Amino acid sequence: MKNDIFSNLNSKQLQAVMYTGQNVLILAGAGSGKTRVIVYRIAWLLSQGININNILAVTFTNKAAKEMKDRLEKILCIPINLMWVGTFHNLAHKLLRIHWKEAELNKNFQIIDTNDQIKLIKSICHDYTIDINLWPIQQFKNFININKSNGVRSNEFIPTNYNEEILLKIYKQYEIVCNCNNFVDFNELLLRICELFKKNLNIKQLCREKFQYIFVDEFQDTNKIQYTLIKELLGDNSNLTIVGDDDQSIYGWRGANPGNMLRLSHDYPNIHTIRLEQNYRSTFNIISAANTVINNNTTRLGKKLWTEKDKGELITIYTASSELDEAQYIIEKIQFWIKSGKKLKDLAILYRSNAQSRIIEEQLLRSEIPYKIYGGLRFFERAEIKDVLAYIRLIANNNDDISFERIINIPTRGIGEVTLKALKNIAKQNKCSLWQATKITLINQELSKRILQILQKFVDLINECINRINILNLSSLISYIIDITNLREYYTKFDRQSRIENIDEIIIAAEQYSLFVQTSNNLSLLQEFLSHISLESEDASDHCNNENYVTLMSMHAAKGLEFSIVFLCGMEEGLFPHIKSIINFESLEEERRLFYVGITRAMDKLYMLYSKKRLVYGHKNERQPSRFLSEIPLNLIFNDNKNDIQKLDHNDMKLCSTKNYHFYLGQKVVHPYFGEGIINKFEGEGEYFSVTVNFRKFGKKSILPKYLSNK
DNA sequence: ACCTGAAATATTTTT
DNA sequence: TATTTCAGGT
Repeated sequence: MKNDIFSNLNSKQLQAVMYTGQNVLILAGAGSGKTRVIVYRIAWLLSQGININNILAVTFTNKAAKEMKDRLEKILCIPINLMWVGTFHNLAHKLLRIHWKEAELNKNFQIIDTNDQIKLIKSICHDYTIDINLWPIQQFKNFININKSNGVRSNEFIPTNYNEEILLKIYKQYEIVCNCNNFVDFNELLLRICELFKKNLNIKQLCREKFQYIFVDEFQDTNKIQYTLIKELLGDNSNLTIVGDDDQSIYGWRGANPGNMLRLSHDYPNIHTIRLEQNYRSTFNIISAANTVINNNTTRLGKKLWTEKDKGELITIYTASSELDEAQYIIEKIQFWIKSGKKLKDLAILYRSNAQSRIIEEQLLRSEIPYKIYGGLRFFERAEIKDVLAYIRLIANNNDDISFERIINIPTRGIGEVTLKALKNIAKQNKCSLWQATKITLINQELSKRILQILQKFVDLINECINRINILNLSSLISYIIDITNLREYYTKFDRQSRIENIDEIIIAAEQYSLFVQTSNNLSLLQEFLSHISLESEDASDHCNNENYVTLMSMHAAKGLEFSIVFLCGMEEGLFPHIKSIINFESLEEERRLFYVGITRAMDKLYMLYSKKRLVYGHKNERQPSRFLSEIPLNLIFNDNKNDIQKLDHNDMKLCSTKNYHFYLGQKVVHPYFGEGIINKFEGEGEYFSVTVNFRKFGKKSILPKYLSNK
């Protein structure tokens, strides 16, 4: 570490970095060097002789954690993989893996994701004959999650009406089922560890001694249980550094409470507050827009960004005629900026909801602009991936009923509803898992010969896999499972090539994972791999082998990042602010904060787009511009109307028809082997006629039209 | 038990 | 529109 690394900090930042008191709260506006302060403060502590093992840094997203690690590594020039940097869930998980016994968990507990959770609740509702039409599953899920994130167990909740009685009944049963099956959901990770700290003072003391210096980034996003967790970790001699920005609190819907920042000053009166208000990221115009907009919120701690930068460009607002026009305008501008010397990496396209990415993606593909989409349909949430994982989970933990149910008939082996019901009954009678129920059935010979044979084969298959856990390495084991189960053939039936590719990607993911992680034995590696997948759903759908690409992501996902040029699209009433957030004032203010986050991602140039018409559930809708747009002062805006009138859908799409085929440029087509793609070019004539297609997974290929079908 | 096509349904953000 | 569930036929 160089001695002069601190010389490029401003006085406020320096104050925060070198603060010597016990606790410090850094109120840091967007672009004021938040992460930078954390990273430098850690570096400074190390330079003061603090041991790296005594530092804990908590973030909210995996991306933020990775970013912090990278930056630390860069300025410290030492490997920091031993340091505790990670998300809250990550921290809780690591601790629970160490102290599983004391936390009253089974050694190989499984983390379940939201989809599993919903499935579980669904099956419980089914058992209690609850009418799903009257009681949407979502309601139960929210009830359970909100309570857990408030630290409230089912036996602590006191219902005040019939509605709550029903909700509670399911919550209670959900807890029982999770315990029986060895399941731990996301909130459970945090709740468990808090409870562990409360009842086991030894472990708490151990952790307090280890984590003497605690950093929490994005503190405005903490919920009650996370707040409690931090509080539990703080001993008399602990040092706490909190960084946050109440104006960027955008996770209220999952229980985040920006009030925690105020509460902190109340709970720790000696905490010193430092405000970072100088923005280094954006031009004056962008900062002005952001300040004016956020000023319309009533609940704020109060903070005003300023910058020394020039006015810069005006904010361009473009009124599109359709979502296609919107996408094409973006393409046009991207091409313009590339010609003017910008890199694709300087550009980001941000939206309110992930569904908006589809049409933009198609146009990017068509224009051969490399891009990377973050979020959305996560790799490990895809059905075929979950099928494979279910096999792995069942092998690691025979009593995993969710996985059992998922794959007992995948590939179809003749086990239907009736047999499954019979197995469930036996499991109920014997208070055991479906796997054990199957074995009991086989001993008692209770079902028809044919079914028994199928079940025997299934049990043998799983046992074969179990036997190989210690013989094969992780990726070979997974590959073995895929082979022995015939999953590849099964998915071929759905003529979706992408599914098979995805399956093969798990093998690669496992291979890479085992390179990085060392464990005592194969089973624990397997379990760690499964946990890793649940907690860090990295996007493997990387359509781009290029280092340089345009970034597409939701505004939520973009928090903490910055780009030279930013496109905010779909700035329409109902979409942003989202229709579900308009109803009440708190959620509307949260939408405005999200809008503020979106604006402040841009360093140099900001585009905002909305469309006068948009396809909503298959119907063309007239749209109104977002109310937030009108909150931006007019003198900061340039209205780009040049294409407004003459531009029509498909305006520049050349058609190409022969007597057998009918294609247009930009058309979405499917190839039996290469999967989905976009028509890029036509070549030749008559029998030599061919079509160049840019495939999502395989890039550009020249294809005979007879192999292409419409999506 | 499985397949098929029709009908219903749901559309936010993430660990 | 895209996905999931449902009902009825094989």
